[in-house]
Amino acid sequence: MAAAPPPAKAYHHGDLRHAMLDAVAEVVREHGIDHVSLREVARRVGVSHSAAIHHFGNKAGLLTTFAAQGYVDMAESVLASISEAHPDDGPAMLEAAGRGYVRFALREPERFQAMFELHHLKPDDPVFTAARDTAYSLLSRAIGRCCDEGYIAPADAGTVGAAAWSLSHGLAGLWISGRLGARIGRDDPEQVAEQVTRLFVNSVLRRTRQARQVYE
Amino acid sequence: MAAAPPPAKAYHHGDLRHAMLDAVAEVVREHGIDHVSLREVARRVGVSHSAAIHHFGNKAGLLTTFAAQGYVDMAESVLASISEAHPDDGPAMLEAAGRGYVRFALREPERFQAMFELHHLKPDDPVFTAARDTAYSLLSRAIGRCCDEGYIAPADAGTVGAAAWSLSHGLAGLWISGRLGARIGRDDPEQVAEQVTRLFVNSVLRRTRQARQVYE
DNA sequence: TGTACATCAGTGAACGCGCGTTCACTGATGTAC
DNA sequence: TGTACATCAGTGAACGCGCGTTCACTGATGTAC
Repeated sequence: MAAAPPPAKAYHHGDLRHAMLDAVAEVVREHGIDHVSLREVARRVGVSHSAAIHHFGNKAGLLTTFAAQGYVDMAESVLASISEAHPDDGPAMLEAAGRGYVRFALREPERFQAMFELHHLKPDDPVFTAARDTAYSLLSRAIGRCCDEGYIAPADAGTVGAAAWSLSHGLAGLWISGRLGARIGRDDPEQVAEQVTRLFVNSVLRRTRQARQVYE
Repeated sequence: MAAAPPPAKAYHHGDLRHAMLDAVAEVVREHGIDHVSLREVARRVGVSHSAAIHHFGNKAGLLTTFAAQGYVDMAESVLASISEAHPDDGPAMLEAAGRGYVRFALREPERFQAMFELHHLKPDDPVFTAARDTAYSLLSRAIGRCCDEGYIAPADAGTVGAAAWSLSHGLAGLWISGRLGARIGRDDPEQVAEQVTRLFVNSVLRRTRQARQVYE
């Protein structure tokens, strides 16, 4: 049942659904989301375009499924990054989450962008929203732990969370669009991400802790 | 010569170029950049689509001009924001720049996104790159001043600059995509931007200054 | 003041293209008896 | 072990659409003399 090539020229492909999603990723990687079409995807898999409609209903269905898969993968990347770090330290978790987020975005830049372009998606698709929620919950958990450990005053949790997410999201987006690397003369995005993330976590969390100690 | 409606049904429009760029903005605002077409733009201005080609060469020319104008407007917004704040204080400049950046993005969200989608642009168009450079120079100047005033150790300038830009860019992008507001239960993006920006500037700059004082 | 001419602004028909969706269909598979 | 039948997977032709680009064109404007 793996996404292996089909057994010769069987009428039934075996796992056309997965094969098509892989083809979407391929098109997106090569030419951007705008060039994804039911016909192009079917062509790559070697199947009639009606087959794509049979599996996904219509184009929006195909893209929504693709985006949902992206969130699952993103959550995986973030989780892996957190696991590698010390998992019992709030700030370390937050830092690791940021690294995992950016790492995912850099690994599959076009997919990352596609996930945030709602034009062509069905935004209420339950699989899609569930995948999104899972990814977000990881950030929440890290922020929550920082609060528990006294690094963030509860009143600041929203602001810090928004800032942390924005920082990683913006870094990823800018790097992908080619803007940032050229400007700052760097070509090692992972390390830039690490430096930026550490700067943020060290500065913001430490300071907030000081503030909290002062106020209590 | 203003972008006013043409004098009745004259054969010569008067300022077709500007009228078309306005129409692009309109389409982008209503339906996203993907729906911009030479024909749709011409239709809105009430002119044949060949006229658009006459003025911009081809579709990429039209979109590139549109994006360049976006950078000019963005620089204006950032500059205005800086002027309102105390212009002689590095951290205040940086904070104001962030606010201006986000404010522009929120005022014209679709245009903002279009500016960072290179698919359909001519990336080496001189007007385009010049407009981009101007916008970027404002961030550089703010960072430079912070260095001069001792808020940022020169070695950290790159990291802090990348972080500041990422923060504003990410906040804008997330808010536009509708992700952030719903998550943190806010609907006042300007104030969120202000809080996030202030948190960043206060935390990062103050801390770096301390570090610098320790090391010197 | 008039005339000739170059230049600029905009027209409209034609082209070929790839697209999403629909529809009636056929081939393969599994299950009930 | 065989047969009937429902269901699932995929086909292929047809549709109407909007698109970007090309081309030869006409109408308006300005400038030189």
